[in-house]
Amino acid sequence: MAPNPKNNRLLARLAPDEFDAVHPHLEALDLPLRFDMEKPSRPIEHVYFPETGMASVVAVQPNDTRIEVGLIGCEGMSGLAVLLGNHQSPNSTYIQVAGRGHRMSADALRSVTKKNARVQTTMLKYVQAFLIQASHTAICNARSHLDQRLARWVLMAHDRASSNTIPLTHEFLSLMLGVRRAGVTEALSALTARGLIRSVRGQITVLDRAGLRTAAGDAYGVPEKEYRRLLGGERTRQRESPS
Amino acid sequence: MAPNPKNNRLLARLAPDEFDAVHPHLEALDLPLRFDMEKPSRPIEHVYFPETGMASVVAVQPNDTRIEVGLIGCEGMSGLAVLLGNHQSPNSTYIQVAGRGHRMSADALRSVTKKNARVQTTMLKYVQAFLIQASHTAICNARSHLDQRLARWVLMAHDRASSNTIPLTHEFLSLMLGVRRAGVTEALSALTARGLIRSVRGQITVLDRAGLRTAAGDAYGVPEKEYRRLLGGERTRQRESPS
DNA sequence: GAGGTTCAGTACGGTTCCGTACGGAATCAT
DNA sequence: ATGATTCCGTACGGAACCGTACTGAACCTC
Repeated sequence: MAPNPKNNRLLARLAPDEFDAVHPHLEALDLPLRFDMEKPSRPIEHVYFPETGMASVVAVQPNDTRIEVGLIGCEGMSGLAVLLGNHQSPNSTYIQVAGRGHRMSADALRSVTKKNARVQTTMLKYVQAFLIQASHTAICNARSHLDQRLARWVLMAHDRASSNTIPLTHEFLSLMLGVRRAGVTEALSALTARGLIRSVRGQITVLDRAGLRTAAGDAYGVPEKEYRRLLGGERTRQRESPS
Repeated sequence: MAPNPKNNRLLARLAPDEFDAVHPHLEALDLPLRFDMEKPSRPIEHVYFPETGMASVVAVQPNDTRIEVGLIGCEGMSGLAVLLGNHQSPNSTYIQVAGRGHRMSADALRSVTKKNARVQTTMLKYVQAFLIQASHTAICNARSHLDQRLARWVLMAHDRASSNTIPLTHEFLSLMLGVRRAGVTEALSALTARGLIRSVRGQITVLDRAGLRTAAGDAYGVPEKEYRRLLGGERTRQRESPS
């Protein structure tokens, strides 16, 4: 499949004239693993619109403790701080699952949103969706058990993935969730035992999405519903069988 | 002290002409305990600018599990969803410490920000600050122990309080932090034993703020620093963002 | 295909916090 | 005052998860 900005759902949602205002500034590029979209408290040079793959937004404490607060894939964009009139953020944003996408310089985004309020409106709605995502990360971290949080994360990744199999190590997941690597292994084994996923070295395959939703319970769903309400009726992809 | 919108730091930060655009729409009012500023997934009728007291922004799961993701006092405002082009949010916002403030209808805010981009710019910076606050709530919930989280919360409340004594029950705190009420009692006792606070029925008094900061460790500080960077200091018009 | 490296499974004692619950103190309503 | 209510201190067994660490399996490099 050739690169196409409209594979990003946020860009696809722009009206034709809005898209035309944005399009000239877009540059297609690969998004390799661990690529830094934003470094904490450094000027943001570009904002990114993934087509495939996904990026984590990670909160960082001074002592270098880290945790994921949000996940960005083809449904969103990085660089929210730019939309909010700033040049940087204390959060870190980088690629967790390699893919492809488009980028745009922060300056270009500023000038486009300044001239075209509707572009800004659409993107600010995504900010709202992202804020809810972060809010529910907070509630899950406080109140959900590891297996629920893990099920939530797999579902969120699955929503943004192009296949049922997602390349991920337990180590990565443990950093995202802020738990022990060994804890992830145990929780994944439990999900595997229930037939919901298959897990081999460096890869997780979703076998039973409905079962995962049950496993996640109320940890999953609210941000996703809010995204649909704000940015369109596309249903979350559902695939019948594993690859 | 008479009601004065400029006791709200966000309003105080507006330039004279911006303030004049906002001022006619402001209505002074008391903010009693448990007053609902926003009900989850209901139209937002007003946005609120506290002068004293504070409000919690609370994420809610379908099963009614709740947790605080942000705290709003004289430094901020409620109704961020309106700024982001929406009419509602799945989060709940209500008064935790009674006080006073001003409000403005959501429609008036929409029309003012539409006409006056600089008002919007200032308020969007607060959105950024709030997003960082929510992000760090997420990281604390995952990685900090109860006493650190509690120390953080007391510091955040102290930042927004008009006195060293804050009216709060352990029950309220346990809901905010998503832990047992008894756990709050124990953690507060520990802070008391260290001489950092005094705690009597329904009230917490800060005795040693520096000690609290030490107790909170890296759980406290990043959002506050970001707020200062974005909106802090004196009301000198420093030019920021876009060209 | 030998050797190094990354990754996953497992184990075990230790800590934090939960669920629950009891009782007493402070406050409120009548 | 008196009783009802709210709030706080404390207790105890148990669950979830941590820190640490050892081992083998999968993969990569040359």
